[in-house]
Amino acid sequence: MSEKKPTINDVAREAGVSKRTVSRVINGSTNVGPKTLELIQQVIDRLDYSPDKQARGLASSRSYLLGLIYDNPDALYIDQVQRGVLNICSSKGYELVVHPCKYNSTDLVKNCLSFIRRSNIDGVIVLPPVSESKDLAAALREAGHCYVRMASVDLDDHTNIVVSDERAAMSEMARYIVSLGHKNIGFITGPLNYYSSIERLEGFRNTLVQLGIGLDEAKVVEGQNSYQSGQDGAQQLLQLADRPSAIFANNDEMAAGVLRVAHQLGIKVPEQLSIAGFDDNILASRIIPSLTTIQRPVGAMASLAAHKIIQSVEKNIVESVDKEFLVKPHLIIRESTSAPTAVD
Amino acid sequence: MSEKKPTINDVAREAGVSKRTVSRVINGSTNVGPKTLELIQQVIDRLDYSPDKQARGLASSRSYLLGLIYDNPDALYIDQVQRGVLNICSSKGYELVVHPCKYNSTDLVKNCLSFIRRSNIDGVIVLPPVSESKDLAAALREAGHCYVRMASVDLDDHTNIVVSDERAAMSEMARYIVSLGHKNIGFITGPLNYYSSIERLEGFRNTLVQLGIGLDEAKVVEGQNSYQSGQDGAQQLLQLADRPSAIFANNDEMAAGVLRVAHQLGIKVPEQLSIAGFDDNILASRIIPSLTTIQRPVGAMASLAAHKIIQSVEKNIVESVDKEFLVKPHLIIRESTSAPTAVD
DNA sequence: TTGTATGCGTTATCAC
DNA sequence: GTGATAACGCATACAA
Repeated sequence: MSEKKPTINDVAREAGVSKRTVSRVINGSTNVGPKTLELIQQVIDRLDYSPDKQARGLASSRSYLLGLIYDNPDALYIDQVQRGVLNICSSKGYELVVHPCKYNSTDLVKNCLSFIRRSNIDGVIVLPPVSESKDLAAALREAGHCYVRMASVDLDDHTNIVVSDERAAMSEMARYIVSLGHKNIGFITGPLNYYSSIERLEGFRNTLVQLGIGLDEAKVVEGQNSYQSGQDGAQQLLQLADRPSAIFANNDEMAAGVLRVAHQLGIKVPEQLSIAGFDDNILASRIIPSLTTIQRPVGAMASLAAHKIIQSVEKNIVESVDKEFLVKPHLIIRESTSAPTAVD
Repeated sequence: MSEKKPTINDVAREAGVSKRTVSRVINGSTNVGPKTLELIQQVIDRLDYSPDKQARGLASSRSYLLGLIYDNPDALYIDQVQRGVLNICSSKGYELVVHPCKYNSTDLVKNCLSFIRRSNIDGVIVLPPVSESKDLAAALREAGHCYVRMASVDLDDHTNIVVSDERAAMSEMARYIVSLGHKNIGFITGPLNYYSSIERLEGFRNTLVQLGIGLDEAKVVEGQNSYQSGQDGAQQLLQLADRPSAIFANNDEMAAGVLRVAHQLGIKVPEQLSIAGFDDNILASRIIPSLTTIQRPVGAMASLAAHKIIQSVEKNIVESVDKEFLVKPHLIIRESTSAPTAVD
């Protein structure tokens, strides 16, 4: 049968002290006599006592619950984030409560606020693209809630954000593609109301310009980060009279769409067309040819976010962590890119 | 500034009743006068009041927290489950706390029990392969915790389990492959200490036997559900003198590995080799050729599990839900399978 | 139908 | 250093 778990009162009684004193040792107060401390510690161990989070929360208005807010179709990304966060927070006594939501919903803010309030969530980590919402961030701040955003642009106090430098990564991508010899390049963007889409496009375009090549605006088409829209974009680009010899797609999902269309059109990849994506999704290494892409250190970013949110909740800022906020994704070269074949 | 949120006392005062009465309407008691009910309901709406879960839990020894326990590499599966569960549980006032763990760890049971106790989790949903652990299930039962297992075998009281009939699904797969004309078939299993692996193999083999074809044991190799082991299995099978004209792999990840090897060996798929997988992973529809596979109604299973766990927690069994426990996956035919080409 | 009183397991405010 | 005792917000015997 399930023994009912010991309470602070049990510990106090066994140790022959008041529960206030037990509370002190639990919370690491210094004002406890050394022998009292040891005695109580022993009893705690013997009884396998651990404080009840709910009662604790009721009294201190904390829940030891962290929330994860997102609306992201990429399951792999979510999973990596969850594990990265848990790596840190579970060892600090926090649990992770997940909260998928609809970024484009009109009651996004209300929905998230309600989520936090209902369960007294101590702090939330917000993932892109939800993290790009000014409204949500403002509401969170306004309501006095702790939060950390994961994003691709530096749009908040560094205490509250972890950003991946996707602009720099895309610059690297541009250099790489140019180094292969490509001059005629197509680009399928993400939704242009996402900062991340803009960042990636800008990083790529600016570098192309610097390299004296430039990006033909007729070969920039807007996608929706979906497989289908990747195919649509590819259809457009590959029907062009002077079709590109390389296409970058804003994520791997769309890049897979491009690959599919190339295959349908009998265009060989990478011989006749180089393709690159972004995310290093599970797809990237599995499809044939495997996909050149950009990998973000998602787990590390998530862990950093967890550190920050816990600091924020506990108002115990460690400068080194507080200052750190930028991580750099890197290029992964696989089979889908190569030098263009000379045509006529 | 953050208004402090209204309590039951605020509502009671505003409505001019005792908090006991407010409590009644919150909990849907019938013993409340109609006008009192409406009045209180109005005040609740006006104040945007919602009961504090922690306090509520402290008083009723419930947390309104559901746990999700798993150790599954398939992020897509996890994501689908999470959304399926949340679909149900969030509308019933529960939140979902995630708990990835190590199935093969020696302290799996202790770890999970500790997780539940720490946060007073009301009930847990356990995913395969962790759900196959007899020890964990026993410990959960022993400790008096509510749980629901998602599995591929009917190994618990129907109140506590949702099973996908993978045996039947694999029978369907076998019929399909045979209907294409294949007689020489290879099979890469999952880890054979998993029930699910056994079920799939048995379902397939039994049907082949029924159809008078049988499965050559020399062409059954054990994989680990990983991409690499799929490649290893394919290497073995495809080097055989009479190499199979069709290979089934226990999951899509391994099937992708098979496809990769076939590609390396210059074996055309599906012309010279048919390949099928299991899961309908995101991979399945993206790779070229797209993969014939089995799709489990994961979201529906998860929702059912959520219903069951909530019933279990609230001790409010609805017969129709209690009896329902079996769901049937179905075959999805794509490009990777076809009739074998006649050889010499 | 409605209200009173008590307890849930902590933390925190005081005194001693 | 230590200990009564009052919150915290709600549920629930028990009355009325």
